[in-house]
Amino acid sequence: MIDPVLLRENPDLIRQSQAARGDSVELVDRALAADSERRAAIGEYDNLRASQNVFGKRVAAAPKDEKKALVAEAQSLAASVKEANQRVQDAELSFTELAGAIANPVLAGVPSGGEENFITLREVGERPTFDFEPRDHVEIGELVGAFDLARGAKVSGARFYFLTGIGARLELALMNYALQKALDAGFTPMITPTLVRPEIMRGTGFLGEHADEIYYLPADDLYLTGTSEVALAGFHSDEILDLADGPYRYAGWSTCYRREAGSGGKDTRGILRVHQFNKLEMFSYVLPEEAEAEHLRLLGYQEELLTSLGLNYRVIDVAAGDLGSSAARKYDIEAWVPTQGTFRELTSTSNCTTYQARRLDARYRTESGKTAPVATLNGTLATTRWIVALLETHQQADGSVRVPEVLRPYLGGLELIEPLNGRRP
RNA sequence: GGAGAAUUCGCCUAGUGGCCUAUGGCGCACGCUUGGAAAGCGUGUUGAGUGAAAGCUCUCGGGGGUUCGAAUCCCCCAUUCUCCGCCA
Repeated sequence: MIDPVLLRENPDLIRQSQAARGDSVELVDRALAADSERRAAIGEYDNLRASQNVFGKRVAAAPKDEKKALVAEAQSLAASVKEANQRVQDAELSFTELAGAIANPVLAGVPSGGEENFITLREVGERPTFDFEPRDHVEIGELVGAFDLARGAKVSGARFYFLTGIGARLELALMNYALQKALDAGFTPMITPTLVRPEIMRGTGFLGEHADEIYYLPADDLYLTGTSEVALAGFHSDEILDLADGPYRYAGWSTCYRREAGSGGKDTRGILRVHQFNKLEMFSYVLPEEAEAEHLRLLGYQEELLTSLGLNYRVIDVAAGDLGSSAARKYDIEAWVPTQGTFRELTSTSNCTTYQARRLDARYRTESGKTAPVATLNGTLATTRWIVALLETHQQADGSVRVPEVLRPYLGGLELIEPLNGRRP
């Protein structure tokens, strides 16, 4: 939810943001109109209700023989209070609908336009070169027995897979390595629920345009989360947080579920785009004025991890039209995938400013003693997909894969992942 | 799955249709007192909407209903606890 005061006082800022995103600008004017209707309705209701309260006291104090007449009079007042209340509710609803459809105003400097209009901030590391024809991650995975795609499809359908043997170990190593980094940086580790109530899913902003990306269990009225961001954002919903001792920083470990409804036919090979994967996600609750610094901090942790794993990547400032509705700015880190000759997203970090917190009602106390929404930020710290870049980047001519040094302690000192040559995984 | 009990301000608690515009205590904050502290005394202490402000309105787990009037009566839902059943 956008800040209604900002909407009232600086609608142009929101119009510009809507235009940069390619969203409706006219929506801003409809929301403004709904806001003034809403306030007028509240004023009327408050006045009527005040006279009803006064009247109630007269009835209570009146002698018995006058009571009957007064009650009769009060009945018509009660009816108009009820009507006015209905008008308030209708007006609130239409305002919430219109204002709720307006996305978070993008921050200054975010590039306008769609997916292809991103700005590359930097490229880090060397692109791997090979004196042999590199294999793609699926071939390597088969050679070393890291995953079983055919049986994944047999058991669960397209875009499902088993991580097997070294693949399972590699994922756990990656996740544990990232978790250690998170602990060193002062994050509180969390293992989060992956089924959440509708109001939490709605509060995080995932039930808007991308609702068809989400698995829903009608028998229980619960949603399967596509990231632990959802549960971590809900964690402090309806609370007043004490941020005096610094931000709340969580690292949430969870399985993630995505329907990939709009991506039919895209990335069908391998484990790049799947319905289920694991992810360690950073989530911060900070003071609004600290949000941009926190965003760079999260991005910094992501870069440290990818650099230490020896991956070549670029950092992009995602264009306005490609941001989710909650994000005011988003940086993606994309790793070079040699056999695709292109960069693929490995991490994403979003600054949701106060937009998400306002929906979820996560507040802090300002110096004046008032409450105000906090800012929330999130970012990937490790995920199954990284295996793709690791296998392809560190592969060797014989099909073996060098293990980055930082991961070795999490794999019992293993330095080289070798082809099975017919052995079982 | 079945039965019962509960949910009031940070915590505990009073409350059985109008004097609830919600009691009292603890804690917390500020002040008085003191050489300083403790104790004591006093004041304040849910959150939100609206308004330029004074103020007004809403808020007793959430939603709906009955009533001129609901913390209080009725219905639905959520959560917690206890017991029974089933299962790991």
